[in-house]
Amino acid sequence: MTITLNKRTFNHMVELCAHQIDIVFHALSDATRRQMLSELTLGERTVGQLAEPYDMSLAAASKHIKVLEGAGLVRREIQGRTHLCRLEPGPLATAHQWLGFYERFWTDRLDALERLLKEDDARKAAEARTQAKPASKPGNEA
Amino acid sequence: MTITLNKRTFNHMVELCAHQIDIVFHALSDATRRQMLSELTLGERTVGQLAEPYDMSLAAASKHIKVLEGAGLVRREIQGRTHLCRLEPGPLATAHQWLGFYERFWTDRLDALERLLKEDDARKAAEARTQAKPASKPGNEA
DNA sequence: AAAACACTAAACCAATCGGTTGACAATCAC
DNA sequence: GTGATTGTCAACCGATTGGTTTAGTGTTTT
Repeated sequence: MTITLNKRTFNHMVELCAHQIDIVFHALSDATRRQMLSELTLGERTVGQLAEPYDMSLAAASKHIKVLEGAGLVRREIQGRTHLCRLEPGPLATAHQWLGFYERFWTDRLDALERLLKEDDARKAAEARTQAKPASKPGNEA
Repeated sequence: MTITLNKRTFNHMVELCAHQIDIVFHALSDATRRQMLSELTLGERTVGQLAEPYDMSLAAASKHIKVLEGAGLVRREIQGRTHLCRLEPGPLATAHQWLGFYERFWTDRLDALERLLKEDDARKAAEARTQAKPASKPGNEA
């Protein structure tokens, strides 16, 4: 079961040639572009609308959009003189899956943390008990 | 219990200012570095061990590792003259969560696809039926 | 003490990145 | 047609990236 999932993820890792994952992660590594994506979450936007919030030239914003398009994260539909952009979530799903491969590591880590905290609680409780009734049950210590 | 865990992760997302997400995604945007991470999945590795598979100078690989370290994805423990590296999955969890925000978009997309396929099947089944018994139920066509 | 080892630091290089400006192309509105 | 609007393209700029090489630091081995 989990083996199948891992294989699937592994295949994704291999099949989608690494270079395209490079491109997707690189597209996501810029805050402006991530904000644009989140704006596209709310619906289609023209290039001008996407560019408007930013203190940069339209040409610069247009380049950002082209990067997103190149990563397959955005599709553009030209309507007359305006270009309508929409979110294309496929590559995001791929990246999410890629990261999902590492999920067991952080969950393991959190599990370990939880275990430590529990042990710590138990130790402190035991300490409190020995403080209250000293030398009553000298078994589990150290 | 689980609420505590989520808050912790959520704090990560908020506390980690966008610039740090920039850094994490940038670190992930290079195939060499991603391979190094996957190698660290199998256990601790020295810098030399991590560098060995690649056709580049040790100094170049060392720089890659420093990028991973800067992103918080790797922690280094200096033992004598060797540096032991281990995977630090926290930032990966953050990135995974960040992408998870967009999950509904690709699942919606897949749902829509599934619906279309189902409709298509139904249409084809109907076609087959009208082929077998022509002019039997001339209701739902076009 | 000397030599080998594991690794970083620094200087350098070509390529890319994110931004600019100015010119251009296409469309809409009058 | 004229003029505004929407957007790209091309050239340029400084900063960063990924790589190199050479030198240097500290540790282990002998």
